[in-house]
Amino acid sequence: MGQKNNNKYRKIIAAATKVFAKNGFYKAKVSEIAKEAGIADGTIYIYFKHKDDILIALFEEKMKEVLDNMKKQISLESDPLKKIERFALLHLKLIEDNKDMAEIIQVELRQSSKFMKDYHNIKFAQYLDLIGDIIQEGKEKGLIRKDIIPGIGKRAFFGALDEMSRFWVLSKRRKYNIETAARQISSYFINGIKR
Amino acid sequence: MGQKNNNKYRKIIAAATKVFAKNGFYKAKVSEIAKEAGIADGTIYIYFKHKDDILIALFEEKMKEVLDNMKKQISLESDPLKKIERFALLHLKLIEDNKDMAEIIQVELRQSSKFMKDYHNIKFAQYLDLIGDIIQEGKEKGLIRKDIIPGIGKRAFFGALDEMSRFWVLSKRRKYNIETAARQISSYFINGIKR
DNA sequence: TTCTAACACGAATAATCATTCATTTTTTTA
DNA sequence: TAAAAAAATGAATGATTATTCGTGTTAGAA
Repeated sequence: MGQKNNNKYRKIIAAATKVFAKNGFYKAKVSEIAKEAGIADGTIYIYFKHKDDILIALFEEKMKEVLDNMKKQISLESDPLKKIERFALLHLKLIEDNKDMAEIIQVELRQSSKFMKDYHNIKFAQYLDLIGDIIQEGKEKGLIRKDIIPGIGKRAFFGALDEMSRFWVLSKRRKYNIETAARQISSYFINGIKR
Repeated sequence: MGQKNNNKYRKIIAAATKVFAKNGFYKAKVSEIAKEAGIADGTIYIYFKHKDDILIALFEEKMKEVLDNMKKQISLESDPLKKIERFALLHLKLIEDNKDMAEIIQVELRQSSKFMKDYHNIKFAQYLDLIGDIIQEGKEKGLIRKDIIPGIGKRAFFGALDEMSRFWVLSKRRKYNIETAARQISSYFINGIKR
């Protein structure tokens, strides 16, 4: 019961992803998730204690996937400045390919610290740290200015990408293509911080 | 009835700002707003049709204020690159000085297009456009690279600032001071886009 | 001062949903 | 195959709260 590799557990997560994305966490009905998953309402409570838990589990699952993928891709590149460019492209691609997930992370992640007082999204912090580490590495290799503060740099860069995806997630039509946006944003940042 | 300059109307907005900031829109009880405003529950419905309307009105009010203020401050500077720096500082100062408002804009603004299907936050778009216009001006004056796309640039810069404020709003202790963050972020951006 | 209409009140309403649990179905064990 | 355990069901519960509305209050007009 409640195994993560359980078939129904996965089904619920998948259904919740769809349903939360449609109208947000609060408007999502547990019964709708159940229906989408093709199971009874009560069954959800065999796998999750509360509605909140579904959202938390969903974050953990998706973020783990994203994080692993990004780590792997980044490690294929040795030049820190190139890593930054690749990060941007991959991040935006990810959004493109997982619209439902992106929508939830965009909208609900923001609230997480509000409606789940104690839940700290460690995975998200680790994601940010990927950027921080690249900046640190770049400084050590003399490619990035010494006065750049990684803790600020990582947030600025992530924020830039994130605002772009927010725009995409919330608007119907895609105005700029992924590659253009990734290239622009990483060029601002790379030119801005390099020695 | 329902005048915007009405005493009670303002009281409700002020109270709602506090209450929404505490636990988010959905967890906020109308009765709590009433209590905070020192009026009866029903009185709120003399001034607002629905709970949603309070949030919308709140956005409009605050954004108008912010927008006017920012416009004025920006116009005092003539150099576009300096304008960008000033924008950053002012934006972060604003967050600092209006924590409740910042918290709502950070968290609830994100949801607006979800729970209020038809509400489009024009004021926010105008705020973004302030940055877009500065970039455009900079290009025309030959200070900013011709290949910079204002529509991407404005979002990247805003996003960078916004992620920084999110960090502040959601965490207890302020790790970096306003001026440092503003200087860092605007320097990344200015160096990144200048000719 | 008396009347009236706008304003305000707050208890009662009514609808919404997360969650429970008695029952049934399926799977595992012996 | 029979008994026991686990999983699943979904109707019923119970708690929550936005909103209403019958009644009271106030401030200005006449």
